Amino acid sequence: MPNPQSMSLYTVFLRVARDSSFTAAARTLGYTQSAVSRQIQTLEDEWGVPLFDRLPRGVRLTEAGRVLLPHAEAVEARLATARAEIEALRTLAAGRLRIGAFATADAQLLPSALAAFRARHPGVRVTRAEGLSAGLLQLLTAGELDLAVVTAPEGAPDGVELHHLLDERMYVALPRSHPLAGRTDVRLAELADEEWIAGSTRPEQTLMRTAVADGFRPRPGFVVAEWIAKQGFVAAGLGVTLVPALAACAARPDLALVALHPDDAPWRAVYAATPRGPAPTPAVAAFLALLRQAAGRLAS
Amino acid sequence: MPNPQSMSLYTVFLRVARDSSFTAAARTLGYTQSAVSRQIQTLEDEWGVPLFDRLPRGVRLTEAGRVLLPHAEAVEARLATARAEIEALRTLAAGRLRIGAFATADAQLLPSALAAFRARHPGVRVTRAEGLSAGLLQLLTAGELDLAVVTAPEGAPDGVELHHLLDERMYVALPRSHPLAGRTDVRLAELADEEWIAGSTRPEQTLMRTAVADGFRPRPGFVVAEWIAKQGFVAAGLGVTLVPALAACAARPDLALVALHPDDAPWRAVYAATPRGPAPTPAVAAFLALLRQAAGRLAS
DNA sequence: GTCCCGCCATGCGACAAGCGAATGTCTAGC
DNA sequence: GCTAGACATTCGCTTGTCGCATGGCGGGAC
Repeated sequence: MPNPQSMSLYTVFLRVARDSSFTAAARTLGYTQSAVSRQIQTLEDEWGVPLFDRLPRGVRLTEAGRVLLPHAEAVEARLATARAEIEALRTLAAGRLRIGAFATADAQLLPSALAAFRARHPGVRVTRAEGLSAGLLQLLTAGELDLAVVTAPEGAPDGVELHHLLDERMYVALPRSHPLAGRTDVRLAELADEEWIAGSTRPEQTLMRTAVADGFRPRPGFVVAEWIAKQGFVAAGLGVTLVPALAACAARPDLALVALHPDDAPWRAVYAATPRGPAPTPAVAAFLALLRQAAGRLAS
Repeated sequence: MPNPQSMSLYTVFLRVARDSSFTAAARTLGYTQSAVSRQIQTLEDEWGVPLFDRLPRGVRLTEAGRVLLPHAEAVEARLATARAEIEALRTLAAGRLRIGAFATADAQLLPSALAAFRARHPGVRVTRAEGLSAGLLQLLTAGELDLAVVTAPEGAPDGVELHHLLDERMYVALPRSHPLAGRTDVRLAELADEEWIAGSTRPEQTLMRTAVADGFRPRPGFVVAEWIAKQGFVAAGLGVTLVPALAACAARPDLALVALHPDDAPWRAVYAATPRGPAPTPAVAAFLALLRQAAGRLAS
């Protein structure tokens, strides 16, 4: 049963040209002879010239038909190519996937999923973007990303679909020598005297957001954006800082990570965001599944 | 008003892709928005994937759509090329014309028409075949000729259409010194004592055919096929021969041509033969018209 | 916050196109 | 002359396509 898409007038034309017969072409195409006769007639009406000479035994291309023939073949070939390429897209043998993630998701969650994805679908070109959640969502709605890993997007979840990946708890990074370094968890109040190393001068844009909203006023210390620098400052005893669970595995060994009590900084939700639409791309669906898997492994 | 032929699904697809809008595409194509919407849906069903993302302000190509786009453009371009070539065929800016003619038609009738044809339609490639009427008709029915100039085809006018061009009378070629050289016409009986130079040993295949059928028995002389040789023999006084009117203009000046009485050799009909079919090629039609013109000039 | 507007999807009825089955027409070959 | 094969045509039905109308959805203006 041939693909209905390929049953265009030109397919019929080519079949007839090759068979030099309406009847034979009809048989191989699964049509009746009358259908083929009229399809060719339709084609001839469209082109304004007869394409076949009707002979007592079959048909023969006219000169116009002979001129049309290579073009029809080219059209068929081109459509076949397109069909193969789109099929490749569907089966993830080719294509494009543009993902974005906030920084700490790049520590383990995203690379893990990405490695699995590239291993299974080496034909898909993957491009990456880094950024804060708000910016990534903007790129997503602008159609410049296919999927973004974001955190608690209170801002504007308009036109995007959120898929919950995991909830991560917060840790405090301390020097190994700190008195609290051996604790299983800690309250913010116990750290009121520490200098806090923040990623930004505005606490609303840092991990301290929820704590600040609850009334906690950290002693401001250095402002350090880079993760490696932050760790260095803490290790040197210049202050303490918050570390999300996703980044915990990337902490240098001379730091102690102590879990923060959930009442002080509740677990942070991490989502994969996709454009709102009836059908996510196969590539997006596959990557999302792998993200879920990776998130499951991290949560356990 | 666009050519209906070009209004395929792919044309609509391309227009929508360029306009990024169903509504705008519908306006320029002369459709309603709903028609475009469903045409795209049909295309998406055929390809099995969505081709456009529906946005609040228009649409945007999906990845599959972006893959399809260049192929659709190529298909359109190819069909446009085909359209141009077939149009060239119709307007005789290009094409092919295969003609054939019996020998004496090549003396003036056919070259005259051919010269006019090539002057008017230099883009048409013309090929020529020589032969006897019967063979030419065979080539014609075999589809290897488009037009043949033939004489009284009693044989088998099957599958060919005959267009009467002219009726030519017969002449007798005599040496200038011959007693009958000054006459305006002559009867065969007056030439009973002459040696007859024939083109073949079989009188049925020569110009003497009708005379032989009427009971005339010429004194057999040399058998000479080539026209230039025949003339030489007659000029040397070795005999007389029949000359059709079409070849009269090509007779060497030292010969005398005397018209044969119509009762002895009735005027010979010359036809243009074309394959029986509802529509002769434009090239054939044009050449036939020029043949008629040339025949008219010769008859007068 | 509410309204309005632009854009796409869809239900509906009318019309045309496309199909299969049967029949007609033409030709070649015996 | 008759038969067989091939294309054209007619008929009735199914299917598709269009325009018109309506509905849903989101963004921008007031």
